[in-house]
Amino acid sequence: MAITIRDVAKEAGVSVATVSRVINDSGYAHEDTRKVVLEAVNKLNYKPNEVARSLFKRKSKLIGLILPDITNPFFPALARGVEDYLQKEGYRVIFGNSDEQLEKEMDYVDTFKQNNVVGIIASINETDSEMLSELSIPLVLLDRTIEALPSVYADQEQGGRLAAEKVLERGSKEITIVRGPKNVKNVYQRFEASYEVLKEAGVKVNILDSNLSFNGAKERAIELFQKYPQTDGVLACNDIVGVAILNEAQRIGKRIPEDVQVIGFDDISISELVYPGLSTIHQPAYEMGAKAAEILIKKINQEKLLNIHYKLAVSFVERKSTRKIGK
Amino acid sequence: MAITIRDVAKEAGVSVATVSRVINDSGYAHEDTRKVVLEAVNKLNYKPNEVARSLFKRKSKLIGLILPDITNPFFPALARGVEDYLQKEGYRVIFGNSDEQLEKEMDYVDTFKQNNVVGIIASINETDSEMLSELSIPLVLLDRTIEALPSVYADQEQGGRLAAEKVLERGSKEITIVRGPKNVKNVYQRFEASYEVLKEAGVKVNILDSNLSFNGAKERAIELFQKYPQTDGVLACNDIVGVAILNEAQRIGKRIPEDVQVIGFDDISISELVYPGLSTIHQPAYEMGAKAAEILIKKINQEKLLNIHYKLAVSFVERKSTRKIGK
DNA sequence: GATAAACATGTAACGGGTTACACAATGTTC
DNA sequence: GAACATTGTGTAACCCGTTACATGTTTATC
Repeated sequence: MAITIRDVAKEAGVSVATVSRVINDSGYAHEDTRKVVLEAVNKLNYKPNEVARSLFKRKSKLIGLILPDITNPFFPALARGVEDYLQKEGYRVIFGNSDEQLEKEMDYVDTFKQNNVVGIIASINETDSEMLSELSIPLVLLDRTIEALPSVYADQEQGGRLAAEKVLERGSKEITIVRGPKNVKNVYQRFEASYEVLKEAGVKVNILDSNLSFNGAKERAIELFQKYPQTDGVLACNDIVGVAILNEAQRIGKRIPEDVQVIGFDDISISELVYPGLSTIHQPAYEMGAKAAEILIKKINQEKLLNIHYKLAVSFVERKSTRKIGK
Repeated sequence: MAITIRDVAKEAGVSVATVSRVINDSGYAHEDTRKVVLEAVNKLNYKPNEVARSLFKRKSKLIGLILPDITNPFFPALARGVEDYLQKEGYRVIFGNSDEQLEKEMDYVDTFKQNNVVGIIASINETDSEMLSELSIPLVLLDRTIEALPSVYADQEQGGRLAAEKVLERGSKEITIVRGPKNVKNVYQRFEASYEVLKEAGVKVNILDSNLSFNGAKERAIELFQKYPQTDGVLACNDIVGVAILNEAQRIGKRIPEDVQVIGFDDISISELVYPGLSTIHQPAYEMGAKAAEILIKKINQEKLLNIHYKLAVSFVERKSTRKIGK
């Protein structure tokens, strides 16, 4: 059916070995022969079967990517960073959503391996990582980190601290932290860092638990102002719940930022567009994805890495949900 | 390195053919033999090499997915719908962003084929589809449609009409339509349908061009109210620009929905959470993705399809950016 | 108990590339 | 021009499954 290397060989009047050498630029090939072969390749529009290649070489041009949930706006940016970089390098990505579930993660890893992927990029939790440490193929952690594996992530502590410092500086006196799930370690770190700074400042702080998705964000926001009506500053575990809080606060007649300031986390694209613009902690998601892809490729190519862990800086993005400083 | 079928055969004391028959449940195998083989499989934790399978059978368990830009919040929902369905069916997805560029689309299609994918799901434009019609593997169009190929999409005309009717019903007199790029046909259809309804109603209508991404949405929103300050109703090409308009309107002191009503398109998750809640045309994105996956699998399994084209209904989601009817 | 049908299992070819190795032709060196 | 290195090309084995086919063993049938 499809054109094979044998068809090309016949067309060019040479052996398959010669064709292979020409298209891979390996070994010797006479200039004239090369030309004839290339012509045959073009004429037949020959594209080598990657599966056959992969079988023999025991490595493909495929890379596995596991993210918790592509539907959560933070992850597409990561994914795009990964994909753009890999695409440029000639790799393709097999993608799976894990919902933070160990079982799904492992299932993907298994099938990735069965498909001869040469590397894996994954956002998985610390507790789930044991079986991965002894994986036979390179893996880099994205948006998460553990000692044993290379990783690319953003500085959660700095982010948590930054958020706390900024509300404080801008005069909030009773601050509610909306804390993400404990099993998502990086999110929990944000909380801890914020909490510490706030406690140290001696300000009143409330804690509310929430998850990270759209689901239930609205309810959490409602609960927040019912439970802690005196709240004049909110540190949200991510921008989704930040936006939900912005909404609820305005709905019940609170002025933003005069009555209550809100700081999100992530800096997803929409945060700039909502009203009022959501001040937030920027995580360089696209760059993180691209960086993870870059170091994965380096590992695949056996290049020595200076660092195993890449902790990228976060920054405070000041928009309209926080007061101007000094006011 | 990895365990092969030969290792299992040796461990079980049978031939590779027998092992293959057992694990694939094809042909005969004695109950006792079956048990011994299965034990060996478990003991060695054998996972068949999908690449070798794929090479021989000329079909893999891989499916290609091409979307314009995963970073645009409408697409992750589609992707998730696709992925969830395929994952359940034992398929994995190779994913690529095309940015609506024919060249990238074709490049992905080529490499997908090189990897023996058994089917492709793609959001590609009409003009780009010619070479796809004569593809040797099943392809289903998602969020787009052309006569020649199976497709799953939402009723754009209905959506466009609905949006127009709803602003009209709610009393807007000068309506600005923010129109998406002409080359994205479905988005253009929304515009046309809205435009027709509005014209027929004899209301004043302005047209503003925009793209569909976060990029420049803010600037378009500013431009809108500068160019057409009398606007008291906006039909946005999607929710992103809808949200941007909400923001700008409030920023310059217009009341929503009293002074200006805004209707988006897509119903991305965040639209429920912004303030005020964005009224919009709901596209069943997740279901579209899942449906596309479903019919692709049917085509792969050579099942007869009753329909080639699946046009899913859209609906108006009333939130806070439009007036209560009768007011 | 002979004969056919059903069952059980192994051998080897195959899919489409890559590459070790053998062999031939050419080029280089003294 | 002999000896050796370099270049050019083909043959066949290999990657790891699947399956056609051959062969042998049971079971069923009359």
